[in-house]
This record gives sequence, C-alpha cells and structure tokens, in this order.
Amino acid sequence: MSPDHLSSTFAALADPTRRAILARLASGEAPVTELAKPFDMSMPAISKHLKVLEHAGLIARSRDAQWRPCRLEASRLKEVADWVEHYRRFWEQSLDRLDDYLRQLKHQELKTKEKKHGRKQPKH
Amino acid sequence: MSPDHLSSTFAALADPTRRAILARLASGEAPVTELAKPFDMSMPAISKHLKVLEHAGLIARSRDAQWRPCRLEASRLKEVADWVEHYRRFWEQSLDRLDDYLRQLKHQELKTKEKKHGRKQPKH
DNA sequence: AAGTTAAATAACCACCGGGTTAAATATACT
DNA sequence: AGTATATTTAACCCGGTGGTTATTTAACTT
Repeated sequence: MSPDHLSSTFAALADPTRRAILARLASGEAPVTELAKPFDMSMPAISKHLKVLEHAGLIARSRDAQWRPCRLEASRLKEVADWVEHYRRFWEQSLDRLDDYLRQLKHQELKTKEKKHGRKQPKH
Repeated sequence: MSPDHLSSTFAALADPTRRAILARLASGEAPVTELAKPFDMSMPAISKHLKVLEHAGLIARSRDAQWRPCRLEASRLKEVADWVEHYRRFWEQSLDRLDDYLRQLKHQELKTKEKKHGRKQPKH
C-alpha cells in the first residue's frame, strides 16, 4: 500500500544536474531541449536524467506534437520533507547548543569589559 | 565557502540500510556491532555503510577502547530540509487542488441527490 | 605473552550510473 | 514523399557501489 519510494527519490536527487532540472521546472513546464540548454551535455544524457526523475516520480511528462513537456510532481518531495522532519529536533538541539555557547561567549566578554572598566584608566 | 554537500548527502540517504542506521542513531549513540545487529549482512558491509555516512557528514565517530561509537550529526539533514522546503508550495498547491476536487465531487453529489429527490420515487 | 573482542582493510565480483556517439523514432512542414 | 526538428534508444566505456571472504589492526583480558 505504501511502497518505499525514498530510496529511488534520494538516488534521483543525488545529482546536481537533476536538482537543477527540478529547480528549472519549479518555474513552469518545459520541453526537453529547453531543460538541456544550461548544461554542457549531450541530449541523450539529459534524456537519461529525465528518465531517472520520471521513474522516481519527481516529474511527469506529456506530449505536445514532437515535444515532451515535463512538469514537477511534488508528492515525492513531500515524502522527503516528511522523512527529514523526523530529525528536526536534532538540528534544532544543535542550534540551541550553539546559541548557548554564543550566549556564554557574550557573557564572558561582558565580564571582561567590566574588569577593564574597573581598571586604572588607559592613557588615551 | 559553501561546498555542495547535497549530492553526497542524498547519495548516502538513498540506501535503506543507511537510513535504518540513522533511525537507530536517533535514539542515541551506538557502537558498530550494535548497529549491525538488525541486518543480515557482514560487518565489512556495515563498516562501508558507516564510512559512506561519515563521509557525507551524517554521522561522527569517536573512540572508546576498542569500540567506535557513532552518533548522528544533524547539520546535513538540516541542509536537506532547507533544500526541500523550497518546493513546499508545490505539494501544498497539489493538496489544495485535491481538496478543491473533493469539494467539487461533494457538490455534484449533493446536486445528484437533489435531482433524485425531485424525481419519481424509486422502487425500494 | 597469548587469547578475545571490535572494527577496519584488502582483494575480489557483479552490477549500476553517468557520460559518450550513432542510429532510430515521432511529429510537423512543404 | 521528403525533409527538418525533437526526443529516445542502442551500444559502449569507465568508475563507483554494495556485497562477499580472508586478513589485519587495535584494545582489553587473563
């Protein structure tokens, strides 16, 4: 009922070309040649990337004459978001600790200033 | 200054064994043998998976006598969350459209009922 | 010093992923 | 029918990945 899409999704996302294609598709449908333009890469290479994205369910393709426009398909991205969300507490915890650390630094700095202030006045 | 970690992170996450290891580490540090227990897999295989996770910056390892406890390292997961967040509007939009669709179905259903009600009474 | 446990490394194998070039297919245009 | 454009498929290369078994290293134990 709920097959594990995560492996193929992550595998598809593990390539900068494919992530760039997704980013492009975020601003609307596009045919293959247009998707290929930014890349110094042959058409078959792009075609393969698109197949990977399609099999992962990250894009869907239609037909318009000889063009095959691609569009973003968001559900698998939501699955990624849901998955990573389970770990949120870990990075927020880390940020908290960083925050504590910075506060502590600030505190020490203030104490240093107080000391300085208490000292004999510097020359200038 | 900000190297692209996403590719190695996604690649590391594209394996169910490695995701299971991360899930285990979410409940605390563990040495290699304990991480290996749930899997029907040789120790070197686990060792390789851990190396992949470590190189991706998803875990960190320390030393305690002959044990090498692993702990979750959250920053790369945060990068994943931040990345996928850019696409949030797409799945929320899709859900909205689904919602619209369901509302419309409901509406038609109501209209059908009204028609039925207006018609000659059915047999039973 | 010898033995035990934890873990990593070496060497190997099969397969897959990302790229190429060349050829095939699909659709539109004239 | 013939040509042009868009895209895919085929065949190939190479390096990386995921697994194995056998060996080695590291640290503790007796």
